[in-house]
Amino acid sequence: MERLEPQFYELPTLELTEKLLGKIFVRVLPGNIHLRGRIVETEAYSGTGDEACHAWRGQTARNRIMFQRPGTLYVYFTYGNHYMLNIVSEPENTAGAVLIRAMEPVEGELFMQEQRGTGIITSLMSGPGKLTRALAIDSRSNGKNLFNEEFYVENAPSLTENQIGTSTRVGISKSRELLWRKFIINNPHVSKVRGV
DNA sequence: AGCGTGATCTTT
DNA sequence: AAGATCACGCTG
Repeated sequence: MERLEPQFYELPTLELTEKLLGKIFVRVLPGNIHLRGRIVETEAYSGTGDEACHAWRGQTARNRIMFQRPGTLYVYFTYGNHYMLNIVSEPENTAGAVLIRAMEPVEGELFMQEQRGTGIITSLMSGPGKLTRALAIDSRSNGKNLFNEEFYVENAPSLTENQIGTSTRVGISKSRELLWRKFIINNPHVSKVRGV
């Protein structure tokens, strides 16, 4: 399957959040290790009206990547333990990104199991902190893009509306009302919702 | 239900 | 300089 090209990502964040579902995220590590996962859960973080978005008050040292060209990776560290993987959306100089919250392993499960310290397949990438660990992604990947031989996304058939679920976002305290989380209904790799 | 863990941001 | 917060995962 062909790779998604730069213009695919230059979309309003919420729209990209939905269009990325079902696509195959690929990381190729030295030693020709191919890690592939199907994106099954995403969230939108966008602009100045969304107080949960890192960039809602403007550009800072941490969030500057969110303003860069669409298809750039925004990776940040939180809770003293976890890296979060985002794909930048919107035209350059407009802040927005899609948080990748869960994937279904497609290739490289053995490597992922070693990274995660578990053999339970539905637990390998069923959360945003889990999937960065499974894919060995940390802040060194911040600012890289999806148009090279290390990171890219493969196209896949679009999902139909009745396959996609919508909800509020997980783990935030501001802008709780926005229905900006998208996921594949009945997919066992979608994260368990916290704090219910 | 509680806690570890550290970067970032806000307030003093 | 100090304090609060945090797009989480694990244990119990």
